[in-house]
Amino acid sequence: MSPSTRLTRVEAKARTRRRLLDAAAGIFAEHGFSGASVDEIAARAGYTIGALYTHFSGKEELFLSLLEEHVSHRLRDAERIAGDGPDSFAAFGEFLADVADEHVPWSLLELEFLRYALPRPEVLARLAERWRIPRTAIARLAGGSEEVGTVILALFHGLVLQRRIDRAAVPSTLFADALDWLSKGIDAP
Amino acid sequence: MSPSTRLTRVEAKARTRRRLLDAAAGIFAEHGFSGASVDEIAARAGYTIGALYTHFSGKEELFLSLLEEHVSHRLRDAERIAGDGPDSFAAFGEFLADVADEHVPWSLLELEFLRYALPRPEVLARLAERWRIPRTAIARLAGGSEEVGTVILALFHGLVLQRRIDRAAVPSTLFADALDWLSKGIDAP
DNA sequence: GTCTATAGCCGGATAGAC
DNA sequence: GTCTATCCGGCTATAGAC
Repeated sequence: MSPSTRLTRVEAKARTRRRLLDAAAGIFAEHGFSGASVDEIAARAGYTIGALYTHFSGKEELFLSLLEEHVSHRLRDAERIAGDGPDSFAAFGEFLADVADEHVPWSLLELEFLRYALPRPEVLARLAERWRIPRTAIARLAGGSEEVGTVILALFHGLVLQRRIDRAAVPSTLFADALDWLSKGIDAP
Repeated sequence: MSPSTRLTRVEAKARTRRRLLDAAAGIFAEHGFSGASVDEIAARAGYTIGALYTHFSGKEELFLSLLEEHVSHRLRDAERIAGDGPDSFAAFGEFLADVADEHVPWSLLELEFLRYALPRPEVLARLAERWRIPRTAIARLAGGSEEVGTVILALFHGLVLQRRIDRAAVPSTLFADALDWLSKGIDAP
């Protein structure tokens, strides 16, 4: 039993903060950074703008907090996948197809953030560092060089985006097929 | 000698349209789609908003017109390259490396516009149609199926973006290397 | 801590004069 | 064809009541 059923001020504050972050994650995923309004974020969390501004300095701090969370989660995933051992390209292709649709919102957000980062060298450096992690993990998983990881990452992002534009053009089997071609050549049996 | 030094109505209209498109290309590249204002576009072209609206229905049509031009120019280039010889993959890889950096602003713009198009089915359909053109053309140039075109397109876009984030991670030779792997398999001699 | 109300700004689009 | 003037709506952020 907890000492009290009432939340302390600190706990209440943390809970509100979390609700706002969860709501923001959804709104950002749907509308992007510039397209999201703090008004809508607050409303989805069950609060009003005023409340939001007592917890965050504004939209930018909200976004950066979420980005930080996302990065650490992705890192954990990458390490778990890499820890599975040396898998075949085919199995990895299936995995990519599974996460492709789920990854769509962040794929778009990351690229929107890239534009934000371009004129800010220190932010761009942090972003480059963040992309190095999956690249290295994929290279290790595929048993190839760093450049193989880069190519597979490119393939993944490019296919995810095209699938979003035209679902029929990118069947989910194409993720595995592309990796297979990469491994053995297109004309292999 | 031309019949007159004065422009016909049709010529004058075409000239103004071109100036607006050129100005828009610059503003979109600098500020993105949502970040660009039609006001600024008109000003750079040497006109006012009112004039812009007599030539285009709005920002969206301005963008789609530019996108159409961009795609057709790239395709003309690609077809010229492919016409140079039978060894299409190697030559095409070099071509992709050449246009990669130049393509960066468009890469970002297309993705931003994708987000704009997502909740607008008819706009998304037009965008899907735009992507079908290079996909089919690439497939034909590479002598492969439609899905081969999709994969090469994915590769190109993914590599362009990673190169923008971290130039060292994507050497320009990687475009040709990736196509070579795709053709013959990674471990081929 | 959270609310309501509003200031202040900016952007896309339109109407009508010339 | 192009201009000026304006409407309309949405946004971030703040002030002050409860």
